[in-house]
Amino acid sequence: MRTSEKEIVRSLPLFSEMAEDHLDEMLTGSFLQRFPATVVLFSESDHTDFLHVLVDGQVELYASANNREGTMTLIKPVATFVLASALTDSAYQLSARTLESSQILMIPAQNVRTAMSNDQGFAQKAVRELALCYHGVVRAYKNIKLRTAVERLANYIIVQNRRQGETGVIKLPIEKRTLASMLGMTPENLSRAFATLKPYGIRVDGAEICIEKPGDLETLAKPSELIDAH
Amino acid sequence: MRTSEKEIVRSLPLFSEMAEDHLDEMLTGSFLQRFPATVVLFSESDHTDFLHVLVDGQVELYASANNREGTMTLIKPVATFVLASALTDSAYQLSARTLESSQILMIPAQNVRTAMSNDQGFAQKAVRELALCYHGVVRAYKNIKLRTAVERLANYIIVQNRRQGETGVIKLPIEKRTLASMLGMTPENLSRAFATLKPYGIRVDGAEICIEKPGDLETLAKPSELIDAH
DNA sequence: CGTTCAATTGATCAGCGTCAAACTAGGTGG
DNA sequence: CCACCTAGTTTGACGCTGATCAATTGAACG
Repeated sequence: MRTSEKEIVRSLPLFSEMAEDHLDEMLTGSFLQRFPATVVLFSESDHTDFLHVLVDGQVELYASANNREGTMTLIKPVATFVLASALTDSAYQLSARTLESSQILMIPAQNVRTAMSNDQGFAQKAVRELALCYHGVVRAYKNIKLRTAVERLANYIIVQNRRQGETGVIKLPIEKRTLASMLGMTPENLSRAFATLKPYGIRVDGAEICIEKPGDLETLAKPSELIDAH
Repeated sequence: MRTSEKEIVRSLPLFSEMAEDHLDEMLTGSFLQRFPATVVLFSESDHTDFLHVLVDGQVELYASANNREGTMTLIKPVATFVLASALTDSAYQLSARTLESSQILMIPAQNVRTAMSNDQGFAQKAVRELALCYHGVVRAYKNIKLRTAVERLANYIIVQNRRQGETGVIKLPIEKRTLASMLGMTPENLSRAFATLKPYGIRVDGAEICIEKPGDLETLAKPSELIDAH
């Protein structure tokens, strides 16, 4: 465990209030590892051995059942994932794979649970983190239950535009087939959804999306503070 | 705040480790109230003023967007709800209404947050509670994203059968239209889903469901430890 | 015994998935 | 530098799932 790795962890709100010695203790046995793209990190039914911290790259959390598969969420650096599973000492519940070459800090789940029961500041932050994660899934659940595929895409575009500086031109940060899976549709249907949005001023050129009539797009999308990420 | 109410709260794992004086403090300003059926307790965009404890009756958490509405989960006594919202001092995120006459203990959210920062035992239990809630929504999200309507119904029947003593006959604990909404379909489609399950040994008589070929049902449902509640 | 609302049934339609084929872009080797 | 390969994307045709609309049946309650 080198200093730089400790600094990465310390920069996260989740660990910001943890006592120095508890942090050191938790990080013993942790290791920073680089994975190539498309590597499966763990499967949903595996027992949770590590809390993961994505330091660099991109990770997809997905789930499988029957013969179907769906993206549940995407992790961008720097962020932790599978905290809830690490704390409850259960299965991961979701599978994970790298979408690109990624650097991941792996912290033994047992260490995290020990820190949790010993460190008051950490427990407080964990409560906050878990509450936010919970609301995140609730939003995703509402999104898929209350909106059509085209509406989900329209709202995705609006959120990306806000995140990328409200310029009216966005660059998709992921492949379209991954986006399709995250929005709960097939790649073919995503193509058609983009076509459906053409009359609403959406122009597509590869990974670049141009929003020519923001007002019309919003009218269709009906964005909601209680569904879409801020 | 009478003793009986305190005993109810104390019986919940979430509050089991809280120090006596912190518990008393938290319960000042709390009140037990009875609501008739079909009453809206709060709306998703409302600011969270109270942590709710359902003591008796049944409550539906639902969400609305555009002109659609969907049941997100059902609360059965004795259980808390909207803990995450109370702790983050944000909007409820979900709306709530009583499905039947219900008794609810309402604890000021500010008191809960105070207790959280003062009481180590409570913080530990809150972490656990939130992690379990999180996995609960993840399951629901996987359920709707990876299964068809008929599969969701089949798995619902299997879970209910297990909960009601594996007798092969279950009694639906809610109206069919509520069940339909929870399973993410229309009441009409639920009727047809039951009809689809007839060849798999499902007989319906009002709220009573008979499972005549458990094996066939399971083959269709493909139940998963990682989606269906235990 | 009539009112009311849930549940069912039928007909139709929209949304989305599946399958197949064509097209495109990025990378590789000749 | 170009031909070629591969994988992602797009387009078209078709079919299934589930929603909508309308009408009927059934059950609970005053």
